Amino acid sequence: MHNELWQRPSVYLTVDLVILTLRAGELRVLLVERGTEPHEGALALPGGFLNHTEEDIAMAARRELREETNLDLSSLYLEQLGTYGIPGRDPRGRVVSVAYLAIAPELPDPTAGTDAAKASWRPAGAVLDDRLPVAFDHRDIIVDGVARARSKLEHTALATAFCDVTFTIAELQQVYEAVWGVSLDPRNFYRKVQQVPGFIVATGSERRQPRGRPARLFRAGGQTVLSPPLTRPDHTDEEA
Amino acid sequence: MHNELWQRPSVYLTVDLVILTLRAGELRVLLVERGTEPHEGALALPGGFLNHTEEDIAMAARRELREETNLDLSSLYLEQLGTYGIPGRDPRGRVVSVAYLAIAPELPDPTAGTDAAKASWRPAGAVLDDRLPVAFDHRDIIVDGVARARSKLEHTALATAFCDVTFTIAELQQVYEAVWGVSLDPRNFYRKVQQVPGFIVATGSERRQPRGRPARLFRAGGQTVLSPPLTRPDHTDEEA
DNA sequence: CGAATAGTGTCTATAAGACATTATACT
DNA sequence: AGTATAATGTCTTATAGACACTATTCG
Repeated sequence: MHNELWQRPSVYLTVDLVILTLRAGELRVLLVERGTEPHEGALALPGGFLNHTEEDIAMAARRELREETNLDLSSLYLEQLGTYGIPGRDPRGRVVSVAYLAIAPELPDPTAGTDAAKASWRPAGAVLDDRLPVAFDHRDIIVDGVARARSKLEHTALATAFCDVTFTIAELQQVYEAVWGVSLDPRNFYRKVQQVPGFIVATGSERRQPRGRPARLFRAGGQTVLSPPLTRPDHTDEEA
Repeated sequence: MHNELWQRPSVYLTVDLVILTLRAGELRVLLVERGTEPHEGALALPGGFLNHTEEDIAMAARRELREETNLDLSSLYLEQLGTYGIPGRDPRGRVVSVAYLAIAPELPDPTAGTDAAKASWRPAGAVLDDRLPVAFDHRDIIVDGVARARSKLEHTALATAFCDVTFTIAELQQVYEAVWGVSLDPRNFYRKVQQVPGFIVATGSERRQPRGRPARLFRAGGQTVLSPPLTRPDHTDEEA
């Protein structure tokens, strides 16, 4: 099989996951406390090496998602984010990591007493601000992941991936506000998201709140690209 | 160095380049005729293996760009596109390829008699339509590259990377028309691009054409993200 | 002058943003 | 009734798209 490749350089391949969710109205990222060197005890993205040479990369990402977290995979959004391979990023050798971005609805804390016991949801803002240090080049990866999510919120239906199967428009608005870090007018938001064809569809049922008028429930409309897009209030920052 | 990695699976890493340009008002991609097996004689993206285990991936992309083509690297746009690693994509073994997207202004044909003699600019549309077959999974990569370029034209200044240092607004419009595959109103386009702050700036000089009024020359304004974006006429197709 | 291309002006339909108002629940 | 939240309506201003017109070159 490897007949003609005998003198080519090879690298070790890992998969890292940037799993974003909303908790307490705040954007959070799943981090695990490392149990082995290097960076033992430090926080890092969940991930790991390919299981064997023939394992597919996307499959490995789904496997890690299952192993390192107790999340329900079925309805989880997953896309490739980028590949990080600067020499020296891992002291053990030439390790190249393919990062994936996953979006999860609000879920219970990772169950204690399992493989995922050392996993916890940390504020993404703290990592971006460098108040919460993370191992390897994982801050770079998280920066890219959050930027990707912010951008995709504008012209795709990614926001629905942060929500449960059914959700209210107010909940959807919280997603936009938390990820973009802005506050939006509820009336204009309500009108806007409804007039984007295929973005969300009403289920017909309602959700009763502790107080106030019950809210109509919606679910994702199946359309992935939004036109017109939801424009984000001026952002004199970051890339595309 | 590799002390703890001895039993991890490793993969061979290559870099592939999707180099796009405009020729004869048409979007084209640089393809090379393969000189060795597998797929000898077939068309494929320029690219190749890492030189040595410690070579940086982005550096390898630039090196391949230099080696396989005679392009002037200085003013060339380059970004990572994605990583393609499905087992079986390369019959020689587990080869994972990191694809890069490059955008070049209109240039002379790759010089005959050099390393790049077997390289030629092929219509991207023919590859997308499957009229022009390419080796490996390179069609998938080209599809993703063109989609990325189409999308980035909307909200970044990527279009200027298709142009020379100075260009006319009509030339810039040709970029949008060729990449998007639409035709645009010159008057509205002219007004629109000029009112996006930092997109293009007038140089003060003009270019005399064979006939007609001389056109003002512009250069890229340094702004990478466009707000407001240039909206593409309805596209009931592809992803984001 | 006429042809060709560049650049400007104007009008209209539509969308965005600010904000008032009505509706429906709970205590 | 009073309060809290959801949903709808209205107004103003900005933008998008269609298209008429003026400007500058060449032959």
